[in-house]
Amino acid sequence: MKKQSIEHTQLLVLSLLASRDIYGYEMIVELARRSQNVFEMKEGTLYPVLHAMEKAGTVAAYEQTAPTGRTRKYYRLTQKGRGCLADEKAAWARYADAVNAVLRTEALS
Amino acid sequence: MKKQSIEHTQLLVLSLLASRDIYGYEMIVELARRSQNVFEMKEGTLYPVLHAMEKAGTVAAYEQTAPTGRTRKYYRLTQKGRGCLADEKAAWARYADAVNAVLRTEALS
DNA sequence: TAATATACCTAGATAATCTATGTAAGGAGG
DNA sequence: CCTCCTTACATAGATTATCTAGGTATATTA
Repeated sequence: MKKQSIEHTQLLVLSLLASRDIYGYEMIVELARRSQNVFEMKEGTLYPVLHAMEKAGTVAAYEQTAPTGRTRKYYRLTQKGRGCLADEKAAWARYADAVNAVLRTEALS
Repeated sequence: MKKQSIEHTQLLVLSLLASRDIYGYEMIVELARRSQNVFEMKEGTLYPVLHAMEKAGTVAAYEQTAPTGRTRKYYRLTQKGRGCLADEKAAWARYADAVNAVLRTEALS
């Protein structure tokens, strides 16, 4: 039973919400689509993270009834969330650059 | 007290060992240097990982006395380790591409 | 009417990393 | 000589993130 390891859940969620308001279940589908199925986020991962982010004030939730008649819980990015997204994007870039720097030097020497 | 989050410890270790045999403490110094201090791996993280990798057969250890007189435990990459490195590099590329794909679409729409 | 997809949720297990600590030897400075 | 800092190894226990595995409920399809 190997772990899937998404790791940057919050960054990904904030990034999705930068485009438009979406609901939890849709995030899972969207992440899979945009990543060509590299990300298969589990509900057990996402929902607790969303609740924590709402509590932290980076996202805000509101309910809305879909044309199908089902109720969905949409999330939108707050101002604080926008700042957080910028920070996390920078941190990701820093981290990815660092990994690549180590991988590159491997080729030499 | 925030966690530092290195996350790809094993990939980084294997990558360092692709250049030459080094010892644990040196890995920490090297990772910091090559990553410009983005990585500050803790001994409590590294040593257990090294022992697990040795047990898994991706690295092999041997002791050697340094010119200073101190004994160091060097690690070298095994054949299996080389395969593992290739796999993990591919997985990292896949993962990084997926994150970047999600971040990119954020800019549009 | 049974199965599948949608849509939310949580408790507990697992895994990765960190904190904190310990041992021990060498070098530098007072 | 004594103290402190650096080097170099190591482990136990805490913390955190993610997953597994369940649960509820409605709508659609076979």
